[in-house]
Amino acid sequence: METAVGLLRRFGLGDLSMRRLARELEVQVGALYWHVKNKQELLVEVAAAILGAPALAAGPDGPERSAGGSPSDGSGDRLDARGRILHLAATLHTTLLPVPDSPEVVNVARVLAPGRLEPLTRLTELLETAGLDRAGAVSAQAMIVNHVLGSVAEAQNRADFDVPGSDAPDFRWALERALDGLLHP
Amino acid sequence: METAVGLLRRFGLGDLSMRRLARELEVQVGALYWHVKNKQELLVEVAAAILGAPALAAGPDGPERSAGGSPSDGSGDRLDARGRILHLAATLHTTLLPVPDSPEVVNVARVLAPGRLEPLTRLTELLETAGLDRAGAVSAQAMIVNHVLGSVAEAQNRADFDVPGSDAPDFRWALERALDGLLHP
DNA sequence: ACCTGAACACCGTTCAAGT
DNA sequence: ACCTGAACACCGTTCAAGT
Repeated sequence: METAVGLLRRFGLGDLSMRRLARELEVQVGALYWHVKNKQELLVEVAAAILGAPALAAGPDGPERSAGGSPSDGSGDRLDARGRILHLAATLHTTLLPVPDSPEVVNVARVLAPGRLEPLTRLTELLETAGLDRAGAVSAQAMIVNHVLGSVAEAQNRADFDVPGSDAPDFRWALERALDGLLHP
Repeated sequence: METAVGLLRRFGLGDLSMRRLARELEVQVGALYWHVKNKQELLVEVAAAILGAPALAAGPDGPERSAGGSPSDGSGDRLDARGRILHLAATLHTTLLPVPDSPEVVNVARVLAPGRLEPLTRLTELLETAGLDRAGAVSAQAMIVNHVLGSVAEAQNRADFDVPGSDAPDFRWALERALDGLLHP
């Protein structure tokens, strides 16, 4: 896993092949298939490892109580949840940004093993504590995660060969505006 | 292009290889590289073809005037634009849904040749006529397109091997709520 | 202008056989 | 329990050479 994650971090998904990984480990390709059913399973593990970053660890148990002076409008409970949602989404963004092709990898894991990605399930829970019912939370979570992954992919591709022009979408602005609508009062 | 699109439609991206395409055309692989610089360029063309579907064609020139009885709130201008945005996003969704792996293909094109995907640039324009400034429209467009592509990918994967359970995200609900926030009054 | 033949450097997966 | 060797069936891309 260390070697696999390192390969992804340094060279991207194109160089995270079973054969390359085996070479790096000084082992025959076939050996990998004793530890892992197939490549997809490896990628699920890699995604879980990336989303296991300390910055994404769950906070202290129970609903966190912040004492900062928060802006106006709405109940304190609501705003608190909104702030934590915003923070989680932003942390996801900055965690994935430096890992090439991380959106593809996370997407594989999201499909094959949702539930293995704790921060994403936590996001759904936060949306529920913000007042959404189960169905709403699931729908909003999907939209937010799509936004995070899509924005990271866009930024990474832009860095590869696009104009570094200033007409890049504003991740945070769109996220905040969408949250306004999703957490309707 | 017909053969390539057909291959994608019938078997998905895994079977849309240069070699498979050449075999289907009863031609040597190398021949393809006279018509196309590389596979990515082929995929851009394929994406443009898919988004060229009649259902996604631009309406009659100039801002369309519908006479239907629209709900309350806001100015008529605003609501009209919102309706057209909603309709375009929904049409994108239903157009891509039956084409396996279309989100991946469109994403490649979105990165390598934005502007070749007319319906997506039109979406940005609609967001501007809905009252957003250029930067806001670009950011909102990215979020909406991410939502459409992500939702289609999710639905396609779900169909492949997931529980057909009812806990699927609600594409339309999330889109409408996010639009509420994005087109803030 | 358009295509063939053939090569180069890769893939993921399987599986008998070894230790 | 864990790995090797070797095979199978694929990839994308390039390029001299043909017509």
